[in-house]
Amino acid sequence: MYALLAAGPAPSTVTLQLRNADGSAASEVRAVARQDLAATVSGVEASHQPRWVWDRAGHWYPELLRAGVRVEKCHDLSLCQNILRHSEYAARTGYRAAAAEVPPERESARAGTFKDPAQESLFETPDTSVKAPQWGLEAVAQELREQRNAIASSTHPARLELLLSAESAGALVAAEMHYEGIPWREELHRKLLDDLLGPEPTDLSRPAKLEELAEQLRAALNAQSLNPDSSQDLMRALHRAGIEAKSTRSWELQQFHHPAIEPLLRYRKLSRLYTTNGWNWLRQWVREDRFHSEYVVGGVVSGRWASRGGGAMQIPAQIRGAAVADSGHTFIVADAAQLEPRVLAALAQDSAMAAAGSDAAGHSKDLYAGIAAQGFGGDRSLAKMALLGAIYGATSGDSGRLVPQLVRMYPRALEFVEQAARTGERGGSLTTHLGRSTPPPAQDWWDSQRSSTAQEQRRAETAARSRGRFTRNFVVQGTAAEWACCWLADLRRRLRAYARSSPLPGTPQLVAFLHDEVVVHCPDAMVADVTAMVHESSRTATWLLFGAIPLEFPVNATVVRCYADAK
DNA sequence: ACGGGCCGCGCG
DNA sequence: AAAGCGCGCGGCCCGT
Repeated sequence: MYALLAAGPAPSTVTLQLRNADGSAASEVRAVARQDLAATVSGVEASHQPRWVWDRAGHWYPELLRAGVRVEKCHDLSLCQNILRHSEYAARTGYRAAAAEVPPERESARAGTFKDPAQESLFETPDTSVKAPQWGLEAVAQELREQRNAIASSTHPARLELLLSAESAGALVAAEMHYEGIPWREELHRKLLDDLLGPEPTDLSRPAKLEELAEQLRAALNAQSLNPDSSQDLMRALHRAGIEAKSTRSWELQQFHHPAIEPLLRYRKLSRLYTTNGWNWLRQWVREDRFHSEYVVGGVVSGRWASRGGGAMQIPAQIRGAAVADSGHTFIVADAAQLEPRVLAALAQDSAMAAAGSDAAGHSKDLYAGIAAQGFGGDRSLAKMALLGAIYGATSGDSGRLVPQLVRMYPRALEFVEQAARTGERGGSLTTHLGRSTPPPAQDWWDSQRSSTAQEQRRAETAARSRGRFTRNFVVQGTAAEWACCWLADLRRRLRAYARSSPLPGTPQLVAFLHDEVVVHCPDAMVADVTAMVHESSRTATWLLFGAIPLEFPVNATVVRCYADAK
């Protein structure tokens, strides 16, 4: 059963209607006062557990979460449209032409959970007169109908159905994780900053330890007015000191032996901590010992999530020591082992590669180690570099040189990524296992391909190869994202069912998701059960995507009090 | 003053 | 040892 939720006839109302799976009405259209939304949704959820249909989860769910209401499942029209518009599986369904424009994201809906109070008072003028257009009930019903039709008449209805329901579940998880936040000990973070940088500056100057390093650097390079934050400035000073680096990247600078290098690299590291994850970051993103990271489902073309504000998916190892579980809780940190290579083996149906990731009994083992044993003299890091190089399209360097060996060992898998690259170089589309397709090349890409002069020709080839590397990686990265999304969605479902039925106090809560890793904040007494669920969900995800295949997608789960102790 | 592009580096 | 995918972020730099 569906529950459609849309803007109401008057500004302070919403409309709600229950519909059957075939689209027929199962209830009257109800107009609900805005302030009664949460109570109404809560009641309908309890009695019907419908699939909530809304223009986008971000317009509705944060408000419900703040009111203490959670829902089991939804259909996010915006996310689903984003997939269906481009999917080759649905290319001949007429959906692309039929799709209506989903109302844009409203800023107020997104800010939701909390804002910087200083910023709020300075810049926010609460203005209810300016409102983005919202969909009424008929628009929601119409778009749902179009999307259902597109799925049903597509070339792979079951796959698209799975993709869209996993993506929609992702929208719920993302909103819940943002609302919940990662446990984050502000005083530990401050202590770390104090130890590494010195006291927080009260003016615009650098922290003491940073300024100290800058002075050392200026002395070592004999450049009194050097601004170490300026690459150009720095490059000139390095050259004057006889350091002939072509860039100021840290790995390149490490090659030179000069008294300036060490303070420079230390400056860089600390400067990054100060500017990106320092006191300002704490003030902006941490409230009441929770880091309220914001996730953007489907924010990457491949279907991976992105993050917005606070760098939820780029938390440096350096500061993970501040993420400590509440008392009576631990983190279960689980990551999928060698996810992308395993996805490649499954997509290409390369049984030799699958065998490298399994033992004689068919159970999983370290895939890189298996490949290393089969052809890289047991050197795991070499095997890893080679395989990642093959998936990314490396042509030179250490990684590129190792690829030919892989071609001999796993011709099917390597042929698979080669085909993906060649299709992309011609301007063609690629599609993930469940049906997310690459966007077509931009017009100026096609323009560049119709070149005449020799110089234009070279540029065209560079552009073609670049798109080839993108499409080569797209299918693997995108299908890995689908596996991870199914894993996450199934884990959420299990956690909810478990929390409902468990007599134990407390609730296990998903608090982070990083491409192939999930973090659950879990009451101590539930750790064993939840750890088992993390593994069960991984098997469900594998089965949902690939059915019965001779390859496992194992998960490594560690139980830690502090996030820094994982791995 | 603002913003788009680039750099360098954090994460996967 | 150091090029090959996808992102976000903050600072610099330069055009407007």
